[in-house]
Amino acid sequence: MEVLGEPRNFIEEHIEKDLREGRNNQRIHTRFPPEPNGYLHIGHAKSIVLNFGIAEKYNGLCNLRFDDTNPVKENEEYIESIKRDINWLGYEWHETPRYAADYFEQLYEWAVKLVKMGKAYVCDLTPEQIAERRGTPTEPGQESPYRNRSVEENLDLLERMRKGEFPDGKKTLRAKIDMASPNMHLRDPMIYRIIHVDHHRTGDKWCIYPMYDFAHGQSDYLEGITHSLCTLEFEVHRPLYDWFLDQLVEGDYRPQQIEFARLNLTYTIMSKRKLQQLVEDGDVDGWDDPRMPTISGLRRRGYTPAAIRNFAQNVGIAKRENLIDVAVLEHKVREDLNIKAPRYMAVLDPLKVVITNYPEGQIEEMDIINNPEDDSMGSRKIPFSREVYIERKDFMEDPPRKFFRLAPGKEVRLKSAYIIKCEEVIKDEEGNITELHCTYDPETKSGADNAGRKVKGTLHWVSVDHAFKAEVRLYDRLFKDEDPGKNKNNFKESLNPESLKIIKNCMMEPALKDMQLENKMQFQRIGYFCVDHKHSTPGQPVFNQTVPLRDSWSKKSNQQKNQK
RNA sequence: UGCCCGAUGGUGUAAUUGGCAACACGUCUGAUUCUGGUUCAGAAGAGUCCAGGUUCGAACCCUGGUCGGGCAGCCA
Repeated sequence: MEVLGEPRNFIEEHIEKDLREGRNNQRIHTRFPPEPNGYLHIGHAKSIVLNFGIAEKYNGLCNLRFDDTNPVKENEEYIESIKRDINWLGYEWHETPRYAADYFEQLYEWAVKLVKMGKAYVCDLTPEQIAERRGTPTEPGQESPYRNRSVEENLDLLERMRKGEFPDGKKTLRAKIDMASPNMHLRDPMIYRIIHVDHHRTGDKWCIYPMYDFAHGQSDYLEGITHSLCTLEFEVHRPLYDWFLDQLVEGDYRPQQIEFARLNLTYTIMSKRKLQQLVEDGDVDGWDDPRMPTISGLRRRGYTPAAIRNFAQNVGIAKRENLIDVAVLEHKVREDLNIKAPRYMAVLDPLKVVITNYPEGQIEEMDIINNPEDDSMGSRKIPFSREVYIERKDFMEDPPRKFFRLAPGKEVRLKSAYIIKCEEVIKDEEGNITELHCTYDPETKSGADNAGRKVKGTLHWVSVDHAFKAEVRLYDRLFKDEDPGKNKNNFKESLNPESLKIIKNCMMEPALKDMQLENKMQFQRIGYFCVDHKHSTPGQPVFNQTVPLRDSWSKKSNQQKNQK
């Protein structure tokens, strides 16, 4: 997947330097360490592509490790979804998935070791007291009165913590570092806390659980990780990451933490907590709602793994905060789908056209190319008859300049069929256009050489007698604000009420009836779509719009409007 | 009034490590087109946060500012 070449970013440069210097015996071993407390999103995809991509590029390995040190938030459903999403993206982790929980025993032993070294102690302070004594970023903290308990007492207390003799929150194990450190994370950070909650892997075996800082670096160490890549907010944790390992392990091998900026995308949010809130409050149709920035949402929306991978590579890796235009993501799906997606005819807002000089009852099977970008995809037949539907907005009674579509007295080509001319506009009593009467030129059949006749516009259509009705869902951005995450408290205020548009009576060409779940296709002149795997039923597909085609006409006509 | 990061077209990322700022998206022209898609050709748009300094030469090195982000969960 990855092309070996020049380093693409500062992390690869760092790695190549390590390789040159022979660090860690020139092994490269990364890991992707999600906490199973939610579904993966496009930001995780950036990390996945980075970690697995580096392993591939440098002939290394990449582990999947669930960072499951907090049983109150984590569960099996998330684990399954995470594994599914990574595989779907096209990656396979080294050996079996790892779990921080697999290391609980070792971690505990290390905690004991720290106690014996006099570098950890059991603290009886309440959460409030600990917070009070932690100080602030500008003021040093105060030492805990329990800081100088004897090794023996600490050992005894720690063991009793493990045995479950104390209720939640009553005691903690803390590292003895420096309450006056300018780095808050070095002010006697917590190592273990008491949580009497069953763990999805270890059941009721434990009632004390290690904190992230005590678990992550050591887990990296145990797995032989060489480069532990994480996001910027962990930068200040790095001294602690290194401190634990320096106390606990011997030898030259050390994993090293390197931080990069997380991905931000316009008009969406990347916070798992907030995404979960949308799911729980019913603002969306689950974690895989096609408007969600989750991997499963994008998948249901019709995005391809390749598009997401290419996107992740395209945005690059750096340390500065960023906000990527969602147009980049959209460009990447179009790029991929343009090559892969067969084209079909679908009319979203039908207007009937009667071709008055076409023989009644006659049906022609027209040849239509499946994908002009790929000859190997061949062609198929599509029925043509006297009555067809066209898109309502492809007709205007009083068209502006440069309207290349149908209008009274004007001609257009029906894609893969004939050139027709609009002769008459039929309206109901209220003046609504109900149908168009046109004539066709039999000499202009598609494929046949037709005396060089050219018309400016080509429309998609579908035969009235052969069409079937289907539901199509159009999606717009989930939020109205470019950066809804900025609105700290009420991010929901900027939810876009028009992010989902369900269109019931779209007219589809017959071949579309056989589409399978997740099949992707282009609706000619409209956009890329896929078959929704949640709401489709056999013989009655529901189509999700992945992304519309670029549309320079609507852009131009909007500009004209604005100029008036 | 602490510590740690960061700052390059509208957005994002580069710049062979000190040699006259490049690529992608977006925008705008034009050509081609039986998709106003695709493709092709081209254009506009930054002088690199600011001020000093070192140097023949600085986006890159030094000094001092400014601005932005992170850090005070028994979350990760």
